[in-house]
Amino acid sequence: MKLQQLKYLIAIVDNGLNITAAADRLYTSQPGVSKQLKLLEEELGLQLFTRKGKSLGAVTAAGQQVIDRSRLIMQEVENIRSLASDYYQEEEGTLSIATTHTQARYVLPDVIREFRERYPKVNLNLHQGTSEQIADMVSANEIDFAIATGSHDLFSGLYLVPSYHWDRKIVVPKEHELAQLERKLTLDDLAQHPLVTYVFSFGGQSSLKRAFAEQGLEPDVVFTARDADVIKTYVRMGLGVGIVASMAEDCADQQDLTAIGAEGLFPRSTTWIGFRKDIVLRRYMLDFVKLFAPHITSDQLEQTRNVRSQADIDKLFASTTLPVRGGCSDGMTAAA
Amino acid sequence: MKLQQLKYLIAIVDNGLNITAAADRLYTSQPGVSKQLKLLEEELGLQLFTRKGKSLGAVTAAGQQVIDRSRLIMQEVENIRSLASDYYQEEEGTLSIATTHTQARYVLPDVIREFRERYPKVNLNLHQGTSEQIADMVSANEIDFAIATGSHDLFSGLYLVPSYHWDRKIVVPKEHELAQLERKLTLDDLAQHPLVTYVFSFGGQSSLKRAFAEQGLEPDVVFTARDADVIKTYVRMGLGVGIVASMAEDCADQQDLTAIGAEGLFPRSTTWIGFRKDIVLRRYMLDFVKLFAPHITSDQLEQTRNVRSQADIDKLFASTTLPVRGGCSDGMTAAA
DNA sequence: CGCGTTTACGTCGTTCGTAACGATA
DNA sequence: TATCGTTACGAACGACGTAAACGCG
Repeated sequence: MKLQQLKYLIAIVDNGLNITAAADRLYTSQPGVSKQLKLLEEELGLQLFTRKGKSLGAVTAAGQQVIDRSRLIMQEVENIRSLASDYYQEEEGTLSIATTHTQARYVLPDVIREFRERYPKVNLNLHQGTSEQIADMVSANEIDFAIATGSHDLFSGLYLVPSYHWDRKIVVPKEHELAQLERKLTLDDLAQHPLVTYVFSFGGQSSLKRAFAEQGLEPDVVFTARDADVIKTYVRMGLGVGIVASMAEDCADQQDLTAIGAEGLFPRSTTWIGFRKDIVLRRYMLDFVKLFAPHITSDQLEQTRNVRSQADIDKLFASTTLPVRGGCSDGMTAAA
Repeated sequence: MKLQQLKYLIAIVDNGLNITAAADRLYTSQPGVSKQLKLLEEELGLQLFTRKGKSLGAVTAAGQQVIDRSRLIMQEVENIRSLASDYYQEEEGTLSIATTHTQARYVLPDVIREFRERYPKVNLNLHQGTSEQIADMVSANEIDFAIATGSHDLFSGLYLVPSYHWDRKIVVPKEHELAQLERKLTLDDLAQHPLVTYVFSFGGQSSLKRAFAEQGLEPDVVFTARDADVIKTYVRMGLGVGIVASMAEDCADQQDLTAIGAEGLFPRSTTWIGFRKDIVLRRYMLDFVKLFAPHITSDQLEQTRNVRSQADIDKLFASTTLPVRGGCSDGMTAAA
C-alpha cells in the first residue's frame, strides 16, 4: 500500500469514478492511475468498485470503508506537512472560510484587511452562504473555518469558539416616527408597524417571533430577506421597519436612516468561529482567530490546538466574558 | 512522504532511537533506514531528532507531533488491511488479550479452547497482569482486547462492553465450622474469623472493606494475594477464611474445600471486555466476544463496529440483562 | 466511431543491499 | 576498538508516459 494509491483512490471518487478526469486533476497519466488502483485492489484482495464493462460503476461497501479511512490518512499526512511548515515558520498556505452575509459584509472586511497585510502569502478563500450551505461545505471538507451564529447542531464536524455577542438594531428612515421617539423602544411599538427582517434560516429568527409572542403580540412581517443590505433598501423605500443585527449598522447609512438599539427586546445572539476538528491549526490560522476575536488570549488559542472535544473548548472559554459588538460606532463594549 | 518512511520513523522510536536495531526489526539494511529518515526530515524541512554527534539524541517537539500522527496513519493503514482481510473472509490474524488472573485461570480457558478450534490460524496472545499493567499495555497499543473488573477510568483508550456479573464465594476447609453452618452466612460470621483475600489493586477490594464498615465490623484480613489459587492454598493451610470471586470456585476443590455463596453480602461486581477504540473489529474478534459473553446478540456485536463513543456502547447495552457467573456448577444463571 | 479503460513497452528515477568510511566513547 | 551512523555504488525494482488495443454505447 502506498500513499499515492490512496491519493489516487480519493481522486477517482472525487471525480465521479472517472479515472481519466482523476488523472487530469492529478497531473499524471490515465494508465498510471488505472494501474495503481488495480494494484491496490490486488493487494487488498477486494474490489473497491463495481465495474460496468470496463468503466467503474459504483463504490462497494468495502470500498467505502477503505475510502473513508484513506481520507483520514491523507488528512493526517496533510497535517504533518502543515505542522512542519509551521515549525519552519513558513507563512504560506491556504485558509478557506465559509460564513454568512452579515459577517462577510460587516465584520470580516477589517479582519481580512489586517490578515492579508500580516500574511500576504496565505491564500484566502471566502465563501458566503446560508448556515445550511456552510454546513455542507464543512461536511465536504472544503473549508477550514466557519463563522456563524447559533445552529450549533449543524456543525458537529467543527470545534466552535464563541466570539462575540450581538443584539438587534431597529432601522427606520430618518423622518420615521420611531426615530423621533424620546423614550426607550418597546416590542409593542414595533408591533404597530410593518416589519422587514431576516428569513428564518438565518438563525435566531424564530427567537424573534417568540419574543413577540411572549408579550401576546403578533408582529406584522411584510418582507424577509437574507441580508441586511436588502432589508435596508426596503426600509428606505418605506416598506416597513427593519430589524437587523447590530453589526449591520453602517455609518454611511446615517444620511437617511436611523438605527435604534434594541438591546433587551430580543434575546442576545452569539457568533462563533469554528474550525475543523481534524486539522492542525497553523500559526496564521490562530492569528486569524485573534484578529476576529481580539479578546481571546494567546494562551487560550494555544490551548485550542490540544482540545479533544467541544467540551474542552467550552471549559476553556467558560470564564471568558465575550464582548458585545455594536454597529457604526464600531468599537466593541464589554458585556455586562 | 511515503508510508515506509513513517513506518521506519516509528520503528526508530520504538527501538530507543537506535537505527541499527530498527533496521534489524524491519528486516532491512541499516543504511536504508538512515537514508529514509534523512529524506523525510529533508522533505518536511525540520529535525525530528536532536543529534549527539552522529547518534540520535532525543525526539524534538516537532518530531513528537509527527510521530503521533504517523502512528495514527499506520494504525489506519493496518485497519484498511484488516477490513480487507475480513471481507476476503480470511481467518488469519492476531488477537492480543490482556487480563487478570481470575479471568485467565478460571474463565478464559473454555473460551479460548473453543476459539482456537474455530479459528486455528489466528495468532492468540494472552497477557496476564494487574489492572494497572493491563492499562499500560493498552496505552502502548500492545493489545487489542482487555478483560477486567471495575476500574473504568483506567481504560479511556478502550470501549468497554459489560459482560457478566459475579458475586463472592467464601472458601473454607471442609471441616471448618462455617462449612457446617445451617443458616445463611452473614458478615458478622466472617468478622469472627481471620480472612484471606485479594490485594487492593485487584479492584472492588475497597468495596469489600466498606461492606464490613457499614455494619460497624472490622474484618481481620491476615493475608492478601493477587490470585485465588494462592488464597486457596493458604485456606487449605488453615490460615483463614478465603473470600474469592465466584468464578474461582473450582470443582476439583470440593475434595477438601467448601465454597459458600456470599450473594448479597458484598456489592455485585461486573466484568467487562474492552477493545481498542482505534481498531477495526475483525470477524474473529467479534466471535471471541460472543464466546466470552454468549448472551450478547450478533446484532449488538455488529453495532459495536460503528460506535463512536463509550456512551454509544452504554446505550447499546442499556437494556441487556447480564448473566451472573457462578463457579463450579459452571452454568450461568440469569440475573434477577 | 467516440469515450474510457486496459495492455504493452521503453525510460527514468528510487530503493535496496553490500562495502567502505567516519565519528564517538 | 567496538558501536553506530553516513556515504558510495551497482543491481533490481517500480512508476511514469506514450502508443496501441479493447469494450461499450
